[in-house]
Amino acid sequence: MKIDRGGPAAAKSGKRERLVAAASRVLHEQGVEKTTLADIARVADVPVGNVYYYFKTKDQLVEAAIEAHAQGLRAVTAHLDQLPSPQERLKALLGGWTEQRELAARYGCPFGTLSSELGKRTDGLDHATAAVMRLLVDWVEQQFRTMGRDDPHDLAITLVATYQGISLLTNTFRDPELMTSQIHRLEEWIDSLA
Amino acid sequence: MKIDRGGPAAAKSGKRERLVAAASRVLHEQGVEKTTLADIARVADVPVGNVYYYFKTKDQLVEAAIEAHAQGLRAVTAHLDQLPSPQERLKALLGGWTEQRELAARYGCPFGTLSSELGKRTDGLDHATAAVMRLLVDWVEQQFRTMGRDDPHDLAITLVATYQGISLLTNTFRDPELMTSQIHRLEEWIDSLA
DNA sequence: GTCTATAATTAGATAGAC
DNA sequence: GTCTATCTAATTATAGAC
Repeated sequence: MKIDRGGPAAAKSGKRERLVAAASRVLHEQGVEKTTLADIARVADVPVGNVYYYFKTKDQLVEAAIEAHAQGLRAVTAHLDQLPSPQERLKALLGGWTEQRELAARYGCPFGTLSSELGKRTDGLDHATAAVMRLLVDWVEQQFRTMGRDDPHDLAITLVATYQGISLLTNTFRDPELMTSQIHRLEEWIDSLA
Repeated sequence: MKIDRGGPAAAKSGKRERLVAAASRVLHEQGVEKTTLADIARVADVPVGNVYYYFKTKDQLVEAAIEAHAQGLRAVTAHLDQLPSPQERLKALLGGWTEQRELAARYGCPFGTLSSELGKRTDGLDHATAAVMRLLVDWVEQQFRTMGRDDPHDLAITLVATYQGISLLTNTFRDPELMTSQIHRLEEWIDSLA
């Protein structure tokens, strides 16, 4: 059964999907405000003015990119849930972040920088990013709860905040090894909690 | 002796200073790309087109705001250096961040969000923010070195990254108490290192 | 030396052609 | 249903008035 994503007559051409994928990438590389619809349309190989056939406003395209992040996150956690122990699940999550360290060094965390920029707003997109961040924190919290900790929420905030902060410094100093060494500290911290 | 800040004939009117102060505030509240020169000029109470008398480009005004952050940071650390022990100095730094939690909840860390946005660039402003972040990391590192730790750099990165990450989550979730509770964890961590 | 009117560009958005 | 030519508004920047 085909999912209707609200776009006019969900075409087979896949242009809507290309636009969302392009938006996700370009918004990460350039930031929301710096990015123009022309930038996204070029990467998606869609005529500029044509974008408005699929999205009524630029913000709706940004919102679709945020929802794509949510979907990607759900896919990742569903995959990690196959692992036998919460410690292994958390470490696998950290391992994925370490693998992305070169991207983080160049452009920061794909979702964190988006959240940083949209966090200044009060127009709904700020809530949309918060909802995705909540997905991540809730999943991590569940792992700590399964480990028998009585302060799973605090621990989850600590883990996610640490990753976000490391991403910022890794990007600011253009040094991917900061991610490697600090994630390593997080791994040892997880072991110390077990 | 008067400091010449490079502006044309450093006027007594104080407009340049007002522009830099307004830029620092508005860039924090709105972000760099979203902010127009008109926004800054309005807050500084300076005619819009007049801005170009003091700064050749928008980027030069942003750079002046970054330098203002550097000056502010130097003033803060000089003040903290009056305290007798490195532990007290670090905790006083954390205390200052806790006091700013409402501002962080609304707009994020004044310098971190700037760094996040400029970190995507490669035009010099990215290096300017990195230099200011380096000032902070170096000062923190010196405190851990004075405490006799053999891994002062890693510890400094951990502390600054944790604060930056907490700031992001505090802003994303609009919850100042996240700052309070996580800074408390950092204080206990500092005690555990002594 | 100080400031303002205005140019040049580019953005997001739409009416309407195919 | 799909797409393009074009509009309006807003932005950075400058030429030149005071």
